[in-house]
Amino acid sequence: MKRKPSTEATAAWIRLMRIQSRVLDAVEQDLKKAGFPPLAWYDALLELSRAPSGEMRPVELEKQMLIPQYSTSRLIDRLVDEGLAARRECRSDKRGQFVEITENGRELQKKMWSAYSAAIEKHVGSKLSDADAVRLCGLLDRLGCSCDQAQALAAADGAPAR
Amino acid sequence: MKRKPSTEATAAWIRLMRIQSRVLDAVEQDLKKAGFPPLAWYDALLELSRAPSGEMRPVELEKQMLIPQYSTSRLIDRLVDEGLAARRECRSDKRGQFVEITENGRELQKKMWSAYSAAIEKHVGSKLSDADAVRLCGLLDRLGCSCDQAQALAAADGAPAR
DNA sequence: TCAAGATTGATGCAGCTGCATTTATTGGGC
DNA sequence: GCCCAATAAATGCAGCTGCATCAATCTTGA
Repeated sequence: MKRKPSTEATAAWIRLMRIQSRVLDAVEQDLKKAGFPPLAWYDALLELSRAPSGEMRPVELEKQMLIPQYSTSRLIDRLVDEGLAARRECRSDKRGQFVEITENGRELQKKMWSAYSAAIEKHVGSKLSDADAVRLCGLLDRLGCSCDQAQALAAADGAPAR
Repeated sequence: MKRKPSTEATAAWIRLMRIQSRVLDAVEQDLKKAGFPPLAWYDALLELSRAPSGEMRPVELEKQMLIPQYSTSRLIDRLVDEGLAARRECRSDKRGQFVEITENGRELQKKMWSAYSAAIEKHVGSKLSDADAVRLCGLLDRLGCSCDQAQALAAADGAPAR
């Protein structure tokens, strides 16, 4: 009936789950200890800061970040509440709106990157040679098939786009 | 001041986050579609079913599953509510208690394993050769350093213990 | 023996997630 | 022009998480 996974596959699954959560936890903790908001905020601020004039439609943000619509909506709420972004109406489509990053938002993004990049180095970079990191990427990619432009994103300063 | 991670390390970080969440999502969705409760329930039931007489202290469960105390406490609540486990008092230590898996709990665990293992095979096993799975494990292990007995657990039928 | 500290487990509160639904607007076909 | 499906965004509700705290019990050491 049901095909069973090999013990190797099962072990890989377990590790993927465990290690990811440990590493994510470690990074989030570092950011939190430094007094920063959650990673999701960073990702959103980064996307916004990269957009042509620092603004984009919620729908786009949603696609970039790969999170559901309602999640985007509320994330924007929080950013706006904290003065990191602002909503602007969209004249061409009255259903829609634009979200624009504020100066505070840009500053926070930069500050967070400094802590964030340090955390990535500490919890990932320092434990893996570049060659091994590439190998790991290759293996992981086969599971998700296409992590799109992750490499390209990583190249730009200010990087993930988790 | 801050050391920056290589682009390779950053790419690995991004993939680790993205792929894990995709794969986890896919597996959880499969289980949900089959009408099963969340994976955490399975993990708890598996631990309980493996315990000597099908019972253990919440503290132990907590250590095995690597989740916080309050999380364990509430997970047990839910299992008890659904008749999958029962609380029993601990005579030797009146602060504590024992949690015992019920017959229903054992049954559910077995049924879930059939769907769960199929999902692992579908989303992990089928995409990676055993040799590659081993390589992936090796690389991941370097990040978390010691996923303890994952291999051993995977060997036993009924496996993860995410 | 008994007070101080450690351990076991529960719980109130806030925040985040997912799901389903709602509201407003747009665009296409007839 | 008008109706209907599709799209953009918000929101009410339930469940889960983390944090902090609480209550009960146990242990230890003076």
